[in-house]
Amino acid sequence: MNRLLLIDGNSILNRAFYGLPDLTTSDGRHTNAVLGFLNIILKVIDEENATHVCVAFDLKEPTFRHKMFSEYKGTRHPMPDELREQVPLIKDVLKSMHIFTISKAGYEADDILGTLSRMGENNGYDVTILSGDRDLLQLATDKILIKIPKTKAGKTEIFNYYDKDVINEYGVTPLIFIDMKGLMGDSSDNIPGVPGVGPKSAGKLLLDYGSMDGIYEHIDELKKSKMKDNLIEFKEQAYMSKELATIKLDCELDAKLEDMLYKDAFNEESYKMFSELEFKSLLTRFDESDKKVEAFDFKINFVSDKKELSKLFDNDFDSFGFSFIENGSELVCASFSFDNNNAYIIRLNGEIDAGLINTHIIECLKKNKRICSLDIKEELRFIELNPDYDIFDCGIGAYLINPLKDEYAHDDIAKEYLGLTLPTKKELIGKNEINMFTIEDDNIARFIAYQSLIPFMASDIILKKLNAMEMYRLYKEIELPCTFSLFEMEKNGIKVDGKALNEFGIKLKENIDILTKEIYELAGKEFNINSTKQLGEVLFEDLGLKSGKKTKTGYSTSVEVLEKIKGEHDIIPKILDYRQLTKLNSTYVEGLSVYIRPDGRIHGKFNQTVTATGRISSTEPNLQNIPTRLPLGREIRKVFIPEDGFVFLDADYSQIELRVLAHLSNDEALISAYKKGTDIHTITASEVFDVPIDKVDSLMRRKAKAVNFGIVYGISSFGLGQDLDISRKEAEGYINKYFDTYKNVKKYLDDVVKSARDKGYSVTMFNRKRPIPELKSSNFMTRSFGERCAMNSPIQGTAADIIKIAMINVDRELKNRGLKSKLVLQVHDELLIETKKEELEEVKELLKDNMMKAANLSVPLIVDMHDGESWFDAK
DNA sequence: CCCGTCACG
DNA sequence: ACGTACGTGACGGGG
Repeated sequence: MNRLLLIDGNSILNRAFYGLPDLTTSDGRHTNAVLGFLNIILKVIDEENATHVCVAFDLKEPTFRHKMFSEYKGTRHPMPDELREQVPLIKDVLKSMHIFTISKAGYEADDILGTLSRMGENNGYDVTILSGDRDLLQLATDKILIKIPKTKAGKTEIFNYYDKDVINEYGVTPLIFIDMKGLMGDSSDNIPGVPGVGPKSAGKLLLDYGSMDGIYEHIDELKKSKMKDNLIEFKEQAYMSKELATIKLDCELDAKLEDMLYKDAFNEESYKMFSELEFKSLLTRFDESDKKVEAFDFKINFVSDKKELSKLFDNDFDSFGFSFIENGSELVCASFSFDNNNAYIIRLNGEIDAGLINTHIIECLKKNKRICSLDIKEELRFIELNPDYDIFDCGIGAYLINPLKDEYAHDDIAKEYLGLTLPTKKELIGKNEINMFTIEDDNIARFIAYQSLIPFMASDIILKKLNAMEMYRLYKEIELPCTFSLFEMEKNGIKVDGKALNEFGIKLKENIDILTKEIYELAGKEFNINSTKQLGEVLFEDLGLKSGKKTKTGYSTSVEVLEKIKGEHDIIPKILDYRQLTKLNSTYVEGLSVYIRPDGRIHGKFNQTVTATGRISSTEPNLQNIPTRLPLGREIRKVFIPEDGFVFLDADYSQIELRVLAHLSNDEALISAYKKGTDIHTITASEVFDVPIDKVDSLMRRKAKAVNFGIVYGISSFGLGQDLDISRKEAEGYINKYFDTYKNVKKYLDDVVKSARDKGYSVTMFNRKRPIPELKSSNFMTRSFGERCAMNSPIQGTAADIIKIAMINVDRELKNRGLKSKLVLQVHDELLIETKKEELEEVKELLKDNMMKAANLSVPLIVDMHDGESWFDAK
């Protein structure tokens, strides 16, 4: 059975473009519409099990409709450049997939589809038409299926229409659609209708008289009205519009259905295409045989005795690739590469252990050879190194060059810096296990080999680029030592009082139970309070409360919305309490307890290659978002405790970002404000509201504080207005007053945006860069986002650089002095040290000192410091 | 797997 | 008209 799928190319491409967020290849080509297009059509091809596929495109040339009616538009809104450049691209992609495409001068894609649909039907094919345009519904019959994708809340759902479905939804047959459009017109195509006839009256007329012809046959029966007069006066126009709206079924096409055979879409050519466009998700659809692109040859050598191992290091080399391979936390083998043609997999057995491997490595490093790894922090678990050796971490190097990537695994690095498309870890390993017995399996051995071969091959290229971008110093002096400090914190972990955590959980659960019952009582029924959908229905339908308009998939039930109707119903404050308690219980009690290891400590991960700005991120669990703002949540910090004989010492920077701004902008007013040491928000309030310092009240200060935050975020009057719940106009007034006071801040922000636009990236004080492709977007929203990034990134990024420096120096100092105190946490502007009681005074001094002089700014860097018997007490 | 919500700086 | 503050991560719900 032949099943023909006809696709409205331009309309699907449009849908995909507007439905998906911006996406670019590393070299800046926009690809979101193409990827979205492919995802939609592949889904439908699978769904329909299509045997034949054809994509029709419009041409720029005028069509018969333009000849009929000179003002006919037919094309949608002017195409943004980001979309325009994707039109030829999708055609190339489809060609590589051997998918038939067609255009015909004088006709629109619709007409081609209409004609082909009849051709298919006449030849006994099942026909399906895929389009984003509802005008196509007129083609639906009991045999011809129209599929319309709808992107709702970022997800694409596809709706199916046979003629009966059209009737179900619209109450009229597909053909009447055309009459409808004739009567109503269509502003997007510039098709004129009958004045005064909208969807309501058109629907009614057609219901009464069946068709446009029917209406005019019975035109005399209509009650005298302006509409009747218009119908008569614009009769000719109505018929013309109907004709314009009618999709042709008889275009002269020389296409043959056989040419549309869907076959071999996933081939070597399309594999190459998808690789170049970085469509990773699609690459999984290919067979191994298609992937022979740019394969590079190398030999995998297994080493299992000491002599052989030793011999590897006899050769002459400057650098080597290396990786330990583990399973869980168990070491399985090691991978070495010394040239592009060989990888060595070292078995760990009675003869060779980690110690022996480490001896060889250290010996190399002492001879000034460079070790290249994809992720040095992982290697540190099995070998003790220090940042003075020549260590190159390709992941971090690639992150510094472009911090916006999701991953820096072997395949990502190979693609970006070696132009090689390699199978991913998932593709090679899948659900298999790496152990002593499987390391010789083809794919597993390949994976292991890549872990040293790729860093070996890529490190020179990455280093060269790092140097060209003037970031080697940043790498060597900040990032590399930072890795060691992060590793330290991961290894140290933080002690947690599991019993106290559990008891806190029990207390929470008791209160949650009480609240649950009270909420059910007030709602008059039981429902899942955690479900925003159900909660929305209860609040805004059952109880008839005023819904805050914010929605995408339903009613918003966020704090903002609930706070506004707090007084309207007793259930609201209970829900707010319930939310607070369940959050604490699920994320912080249940969530944290599973991470407590047998040593009584939580060893979270600190990630160095995640954020766009240079900050560290924390996962498994996230130890950087432990509650502090609300008193109840803050209680959680009581379970984070130091080891016996130790205390916690916590230090955080006071307003580091605003101080960085003062320095970077060199604004005299802001600098002198900080030099005077008076409260910055009060000073700002005094200036913005034109009152003496001692007349600033708490509301003014709160507003000024919000303005200061806003400046750091890349101010917008909308955002500030939102935050303070004031009008945009009023917010704008504050901003203007702010810039009046701090003139150089204004100039600085303008300058960084301009510079980022010229260079394509923003820069921190220590030369960390962040690409901002959004600045070139033609979309207002996207571009504005880029501008805010350009303002915020240097500030947030410089602050991140500074605390990294502080952390490195503190860590180094603790070690140099042989102290027992150790770093346990970094929370963006805060360091937490588990301090040996006898060392407290000494550590206090070195901590504060190193934090204050981490950077030499034109304003002082103030550090607040506390010690205590728990994290709660040390804040 | 995505969304809404909410925790942090 | 558009419809947002910057940077993160984890959880529960729901398709």
